[in-house]
Amino acid sequence: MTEKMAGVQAQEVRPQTRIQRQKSAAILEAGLTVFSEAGFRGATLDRIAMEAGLSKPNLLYYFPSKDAIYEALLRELLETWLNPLRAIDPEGEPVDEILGYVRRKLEMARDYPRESRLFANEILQGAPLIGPVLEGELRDMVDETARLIDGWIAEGRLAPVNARHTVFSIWAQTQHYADFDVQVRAVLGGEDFDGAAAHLDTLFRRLLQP
Amino acid sequence: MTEKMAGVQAQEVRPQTRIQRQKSAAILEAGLTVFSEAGFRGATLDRIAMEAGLSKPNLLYYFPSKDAIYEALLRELLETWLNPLRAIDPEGEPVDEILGYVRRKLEMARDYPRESRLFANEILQGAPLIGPVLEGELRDMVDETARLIDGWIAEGRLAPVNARHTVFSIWAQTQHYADFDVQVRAVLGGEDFDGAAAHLDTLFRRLLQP
DNA sequence: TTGCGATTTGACCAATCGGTCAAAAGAACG
DNA sequence: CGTTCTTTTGACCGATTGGTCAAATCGCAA
Repeated sequence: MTEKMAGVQAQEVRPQTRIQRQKSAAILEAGLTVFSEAGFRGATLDRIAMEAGLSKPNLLYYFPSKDAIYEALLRELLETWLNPLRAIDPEGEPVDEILGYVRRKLEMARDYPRESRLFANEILQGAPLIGPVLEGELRDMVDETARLIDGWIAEGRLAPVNARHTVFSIWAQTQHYADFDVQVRAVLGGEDFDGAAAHLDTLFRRLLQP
Repeated sequence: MTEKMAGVQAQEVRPQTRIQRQKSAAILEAGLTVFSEAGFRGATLDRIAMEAGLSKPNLLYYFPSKDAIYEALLRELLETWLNPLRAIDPEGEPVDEILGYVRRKLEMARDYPRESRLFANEILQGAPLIGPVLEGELRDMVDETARLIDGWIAEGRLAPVNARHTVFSIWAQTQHYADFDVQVRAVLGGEDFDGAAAHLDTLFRRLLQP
């Protein structure tokens, strides 16, 4: 009766042992690496297990299935991924606020490329898992940001732009440096994020400065 | 001795029959759909065959392997994919030339989203196949374009920008509308490419107008 | 019609993959 | 030390997948 109590699934009943926390974290870390490199279909439990230093059955002791690992990763990712947008201060200086957002987004692409690629993979496959989140929470956040930007434009503190497409411009260009890293490096030959920061600063300043 | 002569592989010996041309084209068309939707690993020969209206062994009569289909698609894609960059006229009006390139690129993302996603998938996986092309032909083309842009800047006909990163900006934003289509639609709720064209025109005009 | 190469197919195979299970090996604690 | 729960593992399974092959069928020219 209690034999199914073990493992991570029982997190609400038993408060997780030290080993459970360590191994679960190692699996998620390995899963992030493998999923972001190979995509969901391309990733194998064997490789994730090896990367985490476990046997496959041992891995499945902590997560009930491959999908469960993927889901846990995406859920965790969405949390941190959408945060920078919330950090835009409606009371701040419009251009600075948006340029700050651009800079934070670019830093995330530089520091967390695996997360960016995991997200890109999920969207490319049609967002089978996080589709609802996009149409719900994400859409609401963009709507709110768009209202903020439109307000700033009405006050003459920003040049007139399409607010929603401006958000897309920020996402597209910052994530590009993580997702298309190979191409960027092939063309540039190594250094990339330094030049990118300056360039995006210029680009969005010229776009938004009233 | 001649039994291996049949099939598409013998294109240089025998000039391809009508049926070979038709079936090969159908397979590539189906392969483009499936590979762009599911990625290389996610695509199955069975699904490609079904989509092309063939049996799996029949499909393998025209292409020797899954990799061969994928390679043929990527090779064909690169041809048309890099063409718009060549169409920039060094004798034209700088801002118009670049805005024209942006418009063509966006039209390609709208009219050939499968190609865009196929390319995105390949790059995301680390460009295992077209890596050499990126470091060779693509890099050369970008170098040349950068020289052209830098020349225009020196003549005062363009505002000073980082030429290479400007090219990335164009790629990132135009392809974003194809690759992240699901996300764009989720946020916007349907219409997207019309607003995108106007927005990108504004963005790059403000960036480049001296 | 016949003959021959081109095309198609069903049956089959080996490898891989996600997942199961029972039993062994470790901790933790009295 | 022994007990009890947790953790780990090797062996195994069914499904899927890329690919093979021999035989059947088709299409076309002499």
